[in-house]
Formats: sequence, C-alpha cells, structure tokens
Amino acid sequence: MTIREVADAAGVSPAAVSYALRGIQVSEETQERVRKVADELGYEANPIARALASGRTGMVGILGPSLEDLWQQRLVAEAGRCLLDHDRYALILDAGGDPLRQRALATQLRDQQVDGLILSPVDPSDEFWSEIAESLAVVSIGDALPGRGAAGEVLFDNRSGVRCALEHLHALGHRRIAVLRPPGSPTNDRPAEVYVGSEADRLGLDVSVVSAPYELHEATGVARTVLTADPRPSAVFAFSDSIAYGVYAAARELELRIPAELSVIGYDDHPVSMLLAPPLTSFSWDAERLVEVAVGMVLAAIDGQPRRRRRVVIEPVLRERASTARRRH
Amino acid sequence: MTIREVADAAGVSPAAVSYALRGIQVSEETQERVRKVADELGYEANPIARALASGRTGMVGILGPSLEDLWQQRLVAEAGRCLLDHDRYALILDAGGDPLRQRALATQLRDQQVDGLILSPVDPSDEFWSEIAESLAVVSIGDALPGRGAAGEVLFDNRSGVRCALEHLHALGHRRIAVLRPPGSPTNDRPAEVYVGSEADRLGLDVSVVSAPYELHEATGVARTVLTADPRPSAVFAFSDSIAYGVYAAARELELRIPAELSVIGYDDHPVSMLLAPPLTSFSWDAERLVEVAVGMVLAAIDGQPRRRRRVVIEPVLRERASTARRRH
DNA sequence: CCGGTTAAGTGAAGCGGTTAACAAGCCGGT
DNA sequence: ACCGGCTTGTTAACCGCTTCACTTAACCGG
Repeated sequence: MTIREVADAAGVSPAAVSYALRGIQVSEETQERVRKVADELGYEANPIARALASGRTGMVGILGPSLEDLWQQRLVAEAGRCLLDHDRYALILDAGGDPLRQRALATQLRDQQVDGLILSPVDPSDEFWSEIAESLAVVSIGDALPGRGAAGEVLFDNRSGVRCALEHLHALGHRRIAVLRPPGSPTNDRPAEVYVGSEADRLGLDVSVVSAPYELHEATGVARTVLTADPRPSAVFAFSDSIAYGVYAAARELELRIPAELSVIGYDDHPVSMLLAPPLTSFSWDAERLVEVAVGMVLAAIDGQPRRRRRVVIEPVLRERASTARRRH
Repeated sequence: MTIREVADAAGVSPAAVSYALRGIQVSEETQERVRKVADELGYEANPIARALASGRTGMVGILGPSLEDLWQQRLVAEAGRCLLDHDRYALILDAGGDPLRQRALATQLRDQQVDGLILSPVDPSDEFWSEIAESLAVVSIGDALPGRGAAGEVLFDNRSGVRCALEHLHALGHRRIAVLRPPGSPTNDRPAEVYVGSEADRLGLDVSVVSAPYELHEATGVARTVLTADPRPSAVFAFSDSIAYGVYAAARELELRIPAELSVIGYDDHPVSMLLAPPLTSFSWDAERLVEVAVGMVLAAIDGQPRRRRRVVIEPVLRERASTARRRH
C-alpha cells in the first residue's frame, strides 16, 4: 500500500496525497476525498520513507545512565507511554553507568535516528553535550546541560535534598554518616561531593561518600563494607532508593536493626519503598509531572515552537517514614 | 557523509562501498581499503536509508501488556540491553493492559517498523496473532502463540507454578484462598481460571479468582476488598509480585499480620521481594537466561537461520521465604 | 587459442515518501 | 483586455542506501 496507489484511486497526484494527509497545501474537499480513499484502502504512510525524505523520524531517544535503577525504569516506562500518546516512539537505551558509552550512544542516536533526546544527568563539564544539544532537541533530566543549547531542563534540586537529608539526620543525633552515591563520571559528582561536603561542614558531621552501583547485589556488597567499617556510621543516606535497598539487605545480613541501630534515607521514593520493613524514609519527586514536562519540552522543540519555560526545577519532598530514628548509644 | 563521498574517496562505485562495508561481493582487499577510507572519514551508514532500501530496520519491538509491572520493567530493560549488544535497537511499547491496544500497536510495528517482535502473553485464541507471526519474526514470552508461525516461544510453566503454590498453601493448612491475577482478555486466563480451578478441586480448596491491576495503589484497593470479605481468605496467591505488594499494603492498612494472619505468595520473584517485611515467598524464573533465549530466537529468525529449539519451557522455582506460614485458628 | 565459467565491480532503478519549482485557473483592479 | 496575485494541484528531483542486471577481466581445461 503506497502513496501512489492512493493517488490513483483518488485521481490525484502522489504529491497531492502527501499534502492532503498532512492537511496542508490542497483544498479542504481534496483533503477530505483523499482521506476517505486512504481510509478505505487502509493506507498508512511508511514512517521509514517519510523519515528519509523529511529527515525526521518521529522518534525520541531516551538515554539514561543505568536501567538497573528501579526509579529510572519507572521514569522510562512513563516517558515511553507519554510519547506514545503523542504518536511518537521512544528509543530507550541505557549506558550501563559508563559515561563513554553514554556519549557513543548519544552520537549514534543523533546522527541517524531520533528527532529529540531525553537525557538523564550527564557530565556537565563535557563540551560534547553542548554540541549534541546544538544539533538536536535535547532535554536534560536531573542536571543542567553545559552550554546554551538545551531545549529544556528539568532539574532536581539536589542541593536542597542533600541539605534536608543531612539536617534530618543531624537533628536525630547522627554524627557519623555514610553517603552512597551512584557511580558516574568523576566530574558529575557535584551533589555528592560538593553539596555533601559543604553541608557536612556546616553541621559538623563526619560524612564519608562512597560510590555504589544500582544493582541490588553489588550495592549490598558495598553497603556491607560500609557497615562493617570501624567506627561504623549510625546512618546512611543513599542517593537512590535502589541503593538503599542494598543497605537494607546488608543490614539484614549483619543483623543490624533499622532504625534502632541504623538509620537509612533513600532518594527518589519508589513506590515499593513504603512497603519495606521498615518503610523507607525517602525523597519524593512528582514523577508523572516530571515526565510530562520533559516530554512536552522535547516535542515543542522538535516542532520548533519557542518555549516560555525552558527550565523547571523540581523540589524534593521528604517522606519521613520509619527507617530513621534518634541515634542511641 | 554519504556513501557517495566514501566511494569517491576510495575510487570505487557507491555499490562497491555498500558491498564492502557489509563484507560481501567484493574482494578482500577492496573491502579493506573501503573500510579504511570509511573509518578515516568517520562514515556510518544511515540506518533510515538502509531500512528503506532493504526493508529491514534493525529494530526489534518489545510489546508487553503493561509496564506498570515491576517484573516486566526489568525484563524489558534487560532485553533492551541484550539487543543493544547485538547492534539492534529495541522499540519498547506497552499496551497498558488493553488487548485491543496491544493488537493495534503490533500492527503498527509490523507494517512499518520492526524486523522482529518480542511479545508478552497474548490472547492465544486470537487468530490475529498467528497472522502477525506469519509475517514477522515473533517470539512469545510466557504463553504459546496460536498457529505455527512463531519464530520462538519461551514458555512459563504456569500449570506447575499454580500447582506448586496451591499445594504449598494446602500443606500449611489453608483452605480458603484468594488468587489475584493480572487483568487481561477473558480468554487469556488459562492459568488463572483453568489450572487454578482444577488444582483447587483436586486439593479440595475454596478458591476465588479476582482480577487485579499491576499498579500499586489500584492493586491495594482490590486487595482491600478481598481481605475484608466475609469469610476472609487465610492466604492470597498473587500472579505477580507487583500485585502481591498491593496485598502487603492492604494487609498493613487492615492490620493483618503476615504471615501470622495472612499468607501471601507472589509470582516472578522480583529482586526487592526479598526485602519486604516479611520477605515474600515467590516463584522465581531465570530472567537473564529467559531474555537471552528470547532475543537469540528473534535474531536467528530475522537472519533466517533455522533454529533447532523453537520452544523453551522455563520452570518456576519456589522461593520459600517468610510470607507464608501454617494457618492458625 | 578458444568458448565457458567465475569473480569483481559498475550502473541505474528502485524503496516510498517530501518538497521546491512550476503551471493552470480564477479573481479583482486598472 | 491585460496584468499581478492567490489558490490548487502537478511534475520531477531528491533523501541515502540496496540490489538486480550487466560488463569486464581473469582463469580454466581441452
């Protein structure tokens, strides 16, 4: 079923069909007639041919650092659905935590496939990303993109999250705290290293920052090491709920009771976090809104609409549950 | 950067470049020379043009019933990564639990986009799927596909899972059991309706089957209803861990202690299930192997290789943890 | 030395759309 | 009657790659 057959059936030229189906150039009545014929014939434009001719594929790439993370899985699933609602497909890739791979995949996507790109946090000092953003509609989720090319940014106020978490633990009497952050490029550590450092100084806390992978078993391993250190931290702040789950697993192995002997705070507030024993204290974002905003931004940029707000900052909300408690001697 | 420029630079025809880069038709030395030139120029074939000309996109669709389910999220993430390892992209869609939508999406994918399709269980009585399987490399995960066209099937031995779950509960003294199954088309209920029915008869159990969505809050609602029925079931078998989580949430609300007052068995054994309070008894599948097998089957079918084994049955393994216990009066 | 087979490479016609350039028809204005 | 401009529709040149049909040259046994 090609455009030519429709054209013959409708008694017009292929070009007219092309125009008519997109509602431009030709008269209302021709549009109507062509549409009817196309319907009857069950014709639908071949997206591949369309992409080749027009240079637009209708696909949006979603490139996250690692789909091991439950929250990112959720975000991505949500984004896929949201894009589908707008008649676009999501091409979902993940870099498996490797920044180089992330760059390579982004290049592939740009050069040849997608109209837009939704990125999870990338190394903000890497000029590469500003180039990507110049040549493509890029929306960044989490952190700002270097340069001025970004079509949009949905930022997490990590500074506020960090402050809030540490203040919370401080108020509960904790002084020795371990922070587990996801792996990433060394320069992408602002929240973990800088915010944490300055807040710790301000509050007079003894904080150590350790990198931990998202994957449950590996995270458990790291947590085990952290929790068997001497002296042992009385509280752990994990920069992702997935990592916090690893802390739970390690605590169970070591027979450390949460929160009596160990306080834990997560980050992201995945739905199942409230079901753990004890329910995990975590920071919650409005994930649906977040995704909608991000998707809206890419689509607007793809369609060349100027956007009023190119930057949205999302505030974390501390969901205080039962995994944190006053420190005991 | 087009094939023509490479051809000029290498002093051959565009056709020769096309052949050379795919390692066919032209001599070794020409291949080598062209490859070198292409590398220097940083050329990579445009997949869109290639797709249009060759009729193959290099993409594999993954179509699941609902990405609300954590386990499916995980499967899909895994499959995406696995495909990427084979230089193919995954186009991930979910039907949101609607069989009609699932058909519509499958049609779209087939007509115009993908070379292969990985499907989660579909209505096996629907001839539509056998047509799809005729015209495309389709691998079904979970249930068999109607017709003989499937390129592969990775089946879950649900019958054995159901039997094992009910026997386990029976042995613990439970007689009144609620089974929560995911929503689906009425004819896709074999495991839930048929297996459960016959096993229940055999064991002399009083079993009621209820449909429950994957989404945590909605599942909680259904579970609440089930758990406030009179008489109340002493055990629940949920056909997905995600749904079991809803049971946990409802039990907590109703202050029913698990497993003292309520036994719960899940299905799929998601990694976090062992972290719940109490750790969830569930059925585990070898997810990585499952995905690898499925992906291998599509790729083989796409490349037209005859496959020895077109059907693999995966046995569930009961992971007995702390959410089931002997029934007390 | 010759017809026949094979290997290597070329040319050009697509794949199924989009879009720039252009033609035809119709209008009102001068 | 003529011209410019607007609307509607057509023609044909792509988009970048694949692949069929074909030419050319090398090779072979007899």
